[in-house]
Amino acid sequence: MNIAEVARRAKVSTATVSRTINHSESVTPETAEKVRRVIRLMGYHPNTNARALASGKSNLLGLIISDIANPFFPELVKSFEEMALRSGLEVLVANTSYDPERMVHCVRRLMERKVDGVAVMTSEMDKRLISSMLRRSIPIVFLDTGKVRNLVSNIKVDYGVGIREAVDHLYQLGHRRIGFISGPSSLRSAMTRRSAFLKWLGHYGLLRDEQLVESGNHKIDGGDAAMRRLLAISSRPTALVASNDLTAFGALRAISAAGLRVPQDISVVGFDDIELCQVTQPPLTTIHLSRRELGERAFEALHAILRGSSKTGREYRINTRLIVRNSTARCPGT
Amino acid sequence: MNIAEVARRAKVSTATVSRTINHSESVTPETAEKVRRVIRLMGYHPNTNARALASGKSNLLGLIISDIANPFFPELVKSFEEMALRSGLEVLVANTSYDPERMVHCVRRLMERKVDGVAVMTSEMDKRLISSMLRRSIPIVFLDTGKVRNLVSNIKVDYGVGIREAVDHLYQLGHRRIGFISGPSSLRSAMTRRSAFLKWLGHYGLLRDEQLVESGNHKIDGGDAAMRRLLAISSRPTALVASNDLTAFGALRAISAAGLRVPQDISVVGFDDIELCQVTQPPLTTIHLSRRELGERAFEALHAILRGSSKTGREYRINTRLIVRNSTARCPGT
DNA sequence: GCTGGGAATGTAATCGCGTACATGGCGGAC
DNA sequence: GTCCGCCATGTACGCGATTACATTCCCAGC
Repeated sequence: MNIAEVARRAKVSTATVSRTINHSESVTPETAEKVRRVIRLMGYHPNTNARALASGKSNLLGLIISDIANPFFPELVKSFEEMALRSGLEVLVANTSYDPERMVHCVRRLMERKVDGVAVMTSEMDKRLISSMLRRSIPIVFLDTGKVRNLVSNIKVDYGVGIREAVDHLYQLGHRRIGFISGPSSLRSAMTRRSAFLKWLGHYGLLRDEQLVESGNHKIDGGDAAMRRLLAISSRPTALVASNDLTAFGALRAISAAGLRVPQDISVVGFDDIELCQVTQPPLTTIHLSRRELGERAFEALHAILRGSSKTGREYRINTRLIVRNSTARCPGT
Repeated sequence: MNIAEVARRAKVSTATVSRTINHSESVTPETAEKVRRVIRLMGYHPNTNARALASGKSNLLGLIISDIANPFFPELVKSFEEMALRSGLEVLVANTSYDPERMVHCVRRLMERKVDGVAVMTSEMDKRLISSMLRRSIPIVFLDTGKVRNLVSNIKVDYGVGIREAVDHLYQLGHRRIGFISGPSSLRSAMTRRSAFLKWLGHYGLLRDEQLVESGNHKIDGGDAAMRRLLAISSRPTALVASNDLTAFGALRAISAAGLRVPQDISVVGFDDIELCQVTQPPLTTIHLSRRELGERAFEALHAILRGSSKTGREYRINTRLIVRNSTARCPGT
């Protein structure tokens, strides 16, 4: 069941069928209708591989993420896919598992499938990989790690705003010893969050000699372990900002295990605002970063280059903001 | 950069190149090595679309799920992909968003891409869709909703065991009024859980006239709302089993909002054992259903039909079991 | 030395589509 | 009436691989 059979049954040429399918060039409304009727009748569907081969366009977008099991990503994937679907494009999701070697594999697979564009929602990517994609004129959008240029857009997340709001919020509540649990130092975005935190801490004159900064791994266990270390300090922090929500969840667990209560004894602020922040006991005050918006912008960025007139990328901005729930309260003893 | 150029540079025919790439038929070790050297040198990668077109096999598997943002799925997707990757296959994930119409679209897209097999990890699927896939000899594996036959395997989850353990556990703790919040009635698996629950309740002689069964939507808000309804009953349940963990999370929130404590006032048991069960306060006692195992079995099932000798499907079984954490305790007043 | 046969390799058809170019038909301008 | 030109449609090639079939080569067996 191929285009030739449709053509035969509709008594037209394959070219006409192809043209009515792709709404390209001019086909008389009557013949178009005739062809469409036959197509419906036969239940015909064009072979995607043949189309891709002949046209060089696959109608596929690549979406590279670190790990679908990390709750940060599913919603991003979902909104990206939703947008793509609406434009008749499909999405191939590739997990790197935080492994640069697998990233190479992912990119290779995507290129072999002739994707029309790639969204790289992980941390940095090898320069050679990037240029090998650009050589094939594949547009790319990065998350916070790309320089805008031809075919390359970048989404810049303004971590500063949210973190400033968080520090400010804690300061207003009387907290002066504010700890931080960062993500893995290999993650550029984690380091950005960390330095934004330190910057605003300095701005409020709260930088101290003692080390109230520990590092986790952006997972629950890492947050738990880091929090235990912070609790062991003689003058332990009265408030904590975590580099992501999972880390904060781990911290909550460690605090509870130490027999302390949130927020009466320690205030905790997370980062990302994944859905489960609303369910923890207490619900987590956190810095909201919209994954839906991220997915939408990422798609928009690619779509603009693919369908738009200009092949030059641009910079997109996404804000963060503090969402106050119940894991923060006045500093005890103030 | 195509196979012809490789052939030219290696001074062999395209057929030989293709054969060494696919390890098919006989190629002298020396020529194979020669070809491989040229391929490496050129950085050549075969065009997947052309391969799929020529061979009719795409090396793609379809994975149909309801909603990637539902925490039940990411881990399933991940393990399925991991297995596929190990066998050199790729995965196209399709979200139905619980919408039968979108399911039709998903299947159509997968068929257009000429997937080699499909795992349907959602609830029921239209019979016509199934047969249209089978007509194209696409093997399918279902989750709990398929009849084993030619090209069709099924994964049967034994909900009963886990639910029996849960009811037993609560019974031993002295609970006699045990409530249940079910999933949407449109979900076959939700109904299976519900009837398994009622069965074992009957077995322990705990079925009563009053209605202690409410229905949620397998999301947090539904669990919350359903729990509020249960709490409004004059002789409210002293323990609750929820149809999935998100529902249980919602219930936890409702209970806490009502000024009651878990597990002192009410015991709660979830279902699925998603990672965040370990983080809630208190950590949730739940019935474990391994998503990793689910993903692995689903892949195995397809792989067996694709690579195996027999095209006949078989039934795979997956067990559930109770994981006791801290959300269950002795019934108050016993 | 000739031949038959099997293994290695080559040739060319094929997969299903898109599309450049060819063709045909019709209407308007002269 | 003729011619030009445009629009709808058709013809045929190419995309980059797989693979059936053809060919070559070498060696064993007679």
